[in-house]
Amino acid sequence: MSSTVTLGDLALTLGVSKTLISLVLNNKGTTYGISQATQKKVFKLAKKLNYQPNLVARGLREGKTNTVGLVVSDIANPFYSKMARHIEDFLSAKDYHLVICSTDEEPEREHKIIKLMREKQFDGIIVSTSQRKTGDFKQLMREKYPFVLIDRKIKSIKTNFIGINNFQATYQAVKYLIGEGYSQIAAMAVSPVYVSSIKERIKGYRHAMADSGFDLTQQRLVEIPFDKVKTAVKTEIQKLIQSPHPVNALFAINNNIAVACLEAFRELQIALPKDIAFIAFDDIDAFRLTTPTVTAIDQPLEEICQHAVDILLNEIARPRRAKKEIILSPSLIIRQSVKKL
Amino acid sequence: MSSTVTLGDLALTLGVSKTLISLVLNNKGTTYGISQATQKKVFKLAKKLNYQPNLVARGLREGKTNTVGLVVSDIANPFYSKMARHIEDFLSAKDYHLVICSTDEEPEREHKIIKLMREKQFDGIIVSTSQRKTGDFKQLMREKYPFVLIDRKIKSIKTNFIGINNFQATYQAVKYLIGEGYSQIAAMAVSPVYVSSIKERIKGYRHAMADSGFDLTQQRLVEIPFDKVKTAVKTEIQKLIQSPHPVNALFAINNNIAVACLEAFRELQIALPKDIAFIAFDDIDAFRLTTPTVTAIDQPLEEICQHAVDILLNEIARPRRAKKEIILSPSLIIRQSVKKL
DNA sequence: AAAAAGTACTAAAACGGTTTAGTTTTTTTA
DNA sequence: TAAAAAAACTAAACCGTTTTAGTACTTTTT
Repeated sequence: MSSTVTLGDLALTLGVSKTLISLVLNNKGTTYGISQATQKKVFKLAKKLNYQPNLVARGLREGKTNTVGLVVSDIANPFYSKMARHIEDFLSAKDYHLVICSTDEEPEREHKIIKLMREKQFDGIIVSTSQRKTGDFKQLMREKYPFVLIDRKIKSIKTNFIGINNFQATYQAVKYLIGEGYSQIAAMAVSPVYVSSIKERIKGYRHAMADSGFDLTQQRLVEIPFDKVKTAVKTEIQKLIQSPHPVNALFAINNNIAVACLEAFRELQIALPKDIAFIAFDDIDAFRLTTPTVTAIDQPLEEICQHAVDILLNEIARPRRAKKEIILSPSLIIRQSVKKL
Repeated sequence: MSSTVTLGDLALTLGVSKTLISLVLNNKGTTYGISQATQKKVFKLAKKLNYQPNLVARGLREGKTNTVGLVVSDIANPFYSKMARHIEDFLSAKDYHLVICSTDEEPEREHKIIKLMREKQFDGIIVSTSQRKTGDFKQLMREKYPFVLIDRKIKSIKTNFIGINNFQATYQAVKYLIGEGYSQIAAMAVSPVYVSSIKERIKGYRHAMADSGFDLTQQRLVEIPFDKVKTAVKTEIQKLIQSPHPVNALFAINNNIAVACLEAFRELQIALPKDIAFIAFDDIDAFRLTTPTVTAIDQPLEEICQHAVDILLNEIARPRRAKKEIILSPSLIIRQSVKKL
């Protein structure tokens, strides 16, 4: 591809061995008894010819790429891009690189990405999985390949996992709505609903409702397909509003749905919190900028990422460690989108 | 690291050569006259042992990694994360991987990242540069290493570049403010102001003002340090409001600044567009959700990315092509944050 | 003066693929 | 029936590093 100078080139022009060059440039010259004079010559030539080591070759030799993969559904989602940024920072402090891939919630795509990362010899991966099948992860465990799940766990196998208590957070949020006097409360979920975080949030909604005496017929759970959030949200909101028992509170199960809801409210001229109370899961910048501001559940992103990176790098350093599961608590940030009835 | 099966292992158990295994698994078996029976055996064993090619080894041999780097100031900024997503999609359609790194606007960090990507033998890189020195790029050109600049160009060397006409877009936006009757118009820039996009936007502001008869003394350009946007924006807005000639219109030079402005407006109880008219450069979701909605300049992100990827992959395929410069036109999306005076 | 120790280096293997240039065996052709 | 062609495969080089196990020479020790 490009005019590249290798160890061999340096060795040749200097009339010494590749070994010597390698030793010197890796600062092992003195320990290996290379004379100062020779070392100087090597450094000088390397600089002059702008020698740049081929890290692919080194990676092959060392069986290490200093690269970690991050698999998420969509890096353009601020929830994930913020995480990515934290992870990148923690990794780069330890001289690791981050590769990010988006799956669009497609299990098959995720499978391919994980395979590719594996084949590219990434030292480990961090995954917010969209798969319900556990095959990939079982395989990785069999191979003792380091990985950490974040945000979404898979029951049935014990893996490293860092996430939050989705059930409790949702339960608390819905209870808050009820406490403020709301009774017609709908939740809007996003497919695939089989991912653990969504499932737990749905469960949190159902239990909070049931515990307050609202049976299944009084619960309204709407499911929005991931690939047509915007249009589906709008029509569903219309339905909820125009139903015989119009909804007066809405819980949005993630930031994606929430943004679509806010847009729909505006288009349909539904005023918050007068016409409808609103709570979102995941806190984003926009929620502090709207009028009214949006009450939301905020995840401790940085902490999640810190743990994920720590555990992953630890496992990379010495495999065969016990799997760790860390469940953190998000906080309900009360703003203005819910008023007392 | 993990239990890995190699070509050699397959060859050994089957009692054939590595060559044969390689040929078969790369679907060149038939062309190279390997019998169907043997091929079947190879595929079967590969599947059984879950053979996964070592892409690092392949990369070394082929001098190709099928990886492209993206260097931006902050992947958590929605402007860049959206771009990243587009680029990822275009690349993955051509079987390329994307590695994203954030520089926090630090030239030294960018320099290191570019060097690392080069050493990791990425096939090419896409950069929104924070550097004012041109050394890195001159070096890359000397090496005929494929790269494309996006968003921010560097004058003084002819490179591939995809971006927008920042001057014209800003000029138009400020003229729009003036046309609506505003005269006390401030612009809020972000450091480092030497990056081309910011510089051009500042120039656009200055020229629009000057062309309408507002001389330098009537122009108000505020510069916010990148690393303390939030606090600085607030104090600067206070100053602008409390000055002897209070500002009645504000132009935010990018989405970062704009979000901080909106937060500050809220905290300071400044009402849009009554107390101040507001326009932002870069359009983000939040601008459609605020009350009033925010008039903003929208860049054709997808198109920029499409061009960038096209040009980069073309150059990777056959180096030594003429450098291309593509300047696209953003559009001013008029919403509610500017009212006619 | 022979053995031991120290100094300054190097040859070659290894990492796991791909590719070039064969080789061997069988079948076809003249 | 010998030469040519086809079929089915392989040895070895190569990519650019790192590392192991040396070598050759000089100096010190006993």
